[in-house]
Amino acid sequence: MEQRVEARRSRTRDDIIAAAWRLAEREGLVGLTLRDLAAEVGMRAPSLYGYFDSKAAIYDAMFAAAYRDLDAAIWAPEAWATDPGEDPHAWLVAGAEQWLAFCQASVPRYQLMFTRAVPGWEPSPEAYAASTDSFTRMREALARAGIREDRDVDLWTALVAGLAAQQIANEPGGQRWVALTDRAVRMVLHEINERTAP
Amino acid sequence: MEQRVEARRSRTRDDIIAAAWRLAEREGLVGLTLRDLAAEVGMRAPSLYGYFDSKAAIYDAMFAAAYRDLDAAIWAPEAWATDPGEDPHAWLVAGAEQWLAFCQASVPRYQLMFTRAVPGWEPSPEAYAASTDSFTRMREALARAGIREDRDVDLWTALVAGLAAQQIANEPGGQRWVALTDRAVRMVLHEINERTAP
DNA sequence: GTCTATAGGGTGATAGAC
DNA sequence: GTCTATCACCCTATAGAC
Repeated sequence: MEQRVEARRSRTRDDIIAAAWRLAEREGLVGLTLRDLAAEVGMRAPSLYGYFDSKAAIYDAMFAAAYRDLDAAIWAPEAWATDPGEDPHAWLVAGAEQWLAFCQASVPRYQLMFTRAVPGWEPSPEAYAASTDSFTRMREALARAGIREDRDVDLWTALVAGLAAQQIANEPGGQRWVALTDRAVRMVLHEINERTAP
Repeated sequence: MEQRVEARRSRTRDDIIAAAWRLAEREGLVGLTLRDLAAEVGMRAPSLYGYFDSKAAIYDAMFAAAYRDLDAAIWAPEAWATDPGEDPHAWLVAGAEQWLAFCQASVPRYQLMFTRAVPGWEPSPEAYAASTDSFTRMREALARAGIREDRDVDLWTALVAGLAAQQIANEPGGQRWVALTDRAVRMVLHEINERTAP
């Protein structure tokens, strides 16, 4: 019996987080209010406290859900038919494009995951662990493509994060910076190989 | 007589904007409130409306002041003794480091200038013009160092913006990404020259 | 579990006296 | 020009009835 209750409760929590993301898409990440959120799921604001301790806990759950979505989008099996060691360039371009598309698909989500856009909130240690896990998986994949050293990884993340930041800040929804992905990958791989080889 | 009045008014406006930046540094960019701001300059909130039409107008003035400060910091004559065409690498490294130092010196300022961190606000056309002017000056300098084509400039801005974004988001105040500047410049110049030369 | 009512704050902006 | 007083909202969170 208790399992059924817990399962139902968990489903309601998921509904609330899904509704929170719908609202954030419409009203902006910081435009999210508990009244609006409750209305979106057919409740009144105080009822949300039966599912989450605070608004910060809701942002935490949104954050964790976003990283689960990222992992699902990035590691979709059909995208990774190729072997990273065989053609690192093609493999890295595909990965970067997938990551950039994920960022562009939702600006509020990008803001919550990768910038400090919510005043007074930062992920709790538990929520932060979800992002660390995701990053670890990415590092392993980069290593298979030849990007292994800390400094090389930092250079890679700076470049891809820069493409996303410029694209979103200056031409949201466009392709001006995203279109540079192929060239950026070639550039980074050349730099890393030149430094490693001789 | 009217000139004196206007000059005094202009000085008070400058005082208010300077106070706004002090407050933003302490309370965060979106933590800025008109009550606090008025108190910081020894007024009550309604008196601010004698100098600015709205809170958005205050953000506009802060934005424009920040770009004036950027220009002053970047084009300080002592930093540009060298000729950009003679040693583009050294010249670009110096410029990027100066820009990164400016970003790191104030996170709220970085947020206002380069991200969309203030919900519901974006620079007015007049304020935006200040950023366009600054960008034009930067483009001219980049051209002298060999970065001329739109796509080359975009690649450059993405890389430097990415270093700043990663540094500020993941290790504010540190040097982990900033330390990659020299390498990043070498990498970009190689890519651009290879594409232009053969 | 969900509700109403409300505590206890906050906000930008305006009216009108001095 | 600056003030007090206030409008007209907004918010998160809790108490306690049902």
